[in-house]
Amino acid sequence: MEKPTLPKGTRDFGPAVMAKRQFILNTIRTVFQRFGFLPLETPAMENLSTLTGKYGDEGDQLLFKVLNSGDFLKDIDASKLETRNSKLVASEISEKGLRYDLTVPFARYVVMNRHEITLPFKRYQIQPVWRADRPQKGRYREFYQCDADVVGTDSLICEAEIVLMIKEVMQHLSIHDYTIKINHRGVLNGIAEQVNASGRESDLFVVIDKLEKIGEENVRNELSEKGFAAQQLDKLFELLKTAGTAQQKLNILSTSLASSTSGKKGIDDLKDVFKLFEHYQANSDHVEFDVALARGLSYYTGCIFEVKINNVAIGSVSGGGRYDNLTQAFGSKEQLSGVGISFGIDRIYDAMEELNLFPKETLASSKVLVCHFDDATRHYVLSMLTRLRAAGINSEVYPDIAKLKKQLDYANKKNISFCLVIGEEEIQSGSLTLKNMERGEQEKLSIENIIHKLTH
RNA sequence: GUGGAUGUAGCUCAGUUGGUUAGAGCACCAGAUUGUGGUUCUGGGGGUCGCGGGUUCGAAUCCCGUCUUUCACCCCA
Repeated sequence: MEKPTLPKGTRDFGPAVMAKRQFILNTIRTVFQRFGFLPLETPAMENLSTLTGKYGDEGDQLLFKVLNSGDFLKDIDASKLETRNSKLVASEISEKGLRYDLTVPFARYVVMNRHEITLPFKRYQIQPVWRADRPQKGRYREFYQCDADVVGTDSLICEAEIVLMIKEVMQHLSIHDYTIKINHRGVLNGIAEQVNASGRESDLFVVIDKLEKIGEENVRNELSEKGFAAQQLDKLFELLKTAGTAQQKLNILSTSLASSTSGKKGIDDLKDVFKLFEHYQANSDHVEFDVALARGLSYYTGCIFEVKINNVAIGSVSGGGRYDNLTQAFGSKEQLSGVGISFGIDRIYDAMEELNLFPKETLASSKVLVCHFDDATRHYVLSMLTRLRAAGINSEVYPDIAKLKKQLDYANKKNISFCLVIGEEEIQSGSLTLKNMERGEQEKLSIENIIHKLTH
């Protein structure tokens, strides 16, 4: 008999892990709801035509494809099969794929349901996504994203609120040392114009994004290899090295990029976002304007965000941005602008575990275990169990007749706070033994008093 | 997708130049204690040494393949 295993990059989540995951998840959901977002779920599978072409060539390769049902090779051209080139037949034997993120399915939903959606439409979505990536630390093949997006408005209030939501989530999770990086595709395009690299933006941005990680020297080398001239690179780094506070950097760049329409738009948008924080009477702590932030997904057109937890060796825990044309990819004639944020709870979990930030209460299960000694006391105990539950107290009974030691041991392992011990003596007197498992103290009380004590 | 490392009990790991019946700590089960857990003491169960092949009188140990996990690259939550 073979031992069962899990597919590469997937995991089970046992009760102890689930308690912590749900703590994160509930925090994010509560914040999303507080900002007026409504829930949406979409299928795990989408038509491949919905998914392909939205994430760039790299992204397409990472899509999990689902084989057609039935005898899927029956009608395939024999000569194509002869070539042994799976790409040739892929589109004919697979027409569905697992979702790669939540933004594209959301855009598809908006287009399909355009008639019954009131704009601006704010939705949140918490579901797993799948990527056929090679797993490593903080990178899984199945992981959860928690997205909140707004479509149908280009108001920068949405961008500002995204930052406010990130801050609120982080605060509730007790994560204090983190950075929200913000940039704008317009600024990046403006920079590309300034260094005469229009049309080669993606080549440029992918490398720029690695600046912090690999340093100026390596970025220069990679870009020269891609054919950028030393003169262009000098100009590039002059712009990238703009220093100071967010305000100062914005002011400097607004003159450096003044000749670029998209650069100017980017700077103005960012200035407005920072100004909005003031109107919200919020500060811009943790928010950093990073000219080198470039996020890979090709559909972003406006502000882009990324959140990193400091002093943890894990990638970004959240990312997002504005996209103007996503619905047009699904044949929508009107131009709907959208902006969204995505939290990766698997990475937040790993970071919190590493930083020891989980409150210990997340482990708690039932509050009370009712204990008994024999058939008769076990029968009696069931009626007490019903009363506890009716009072809203999470409680359970040890189902087998067992020594008290074993029952207390069970409660101890399950982190149950109280044991209600009921034997002949307690049934006779009506005064039941309530044992506090943490302190080891116990007292005799009526069921009414016990319920009162545990609910107040 | 490319390159490197890894795998021994549920967990963390020992295991000599290839040599008898593969060990420890923690965890688990039972007893010490017939109505009192988390401490202590005593005893116990648990391994196809990732899997498959090869070399050898003999393999956890050496070789090849494969899978898992992991690190770097690519990319990303």
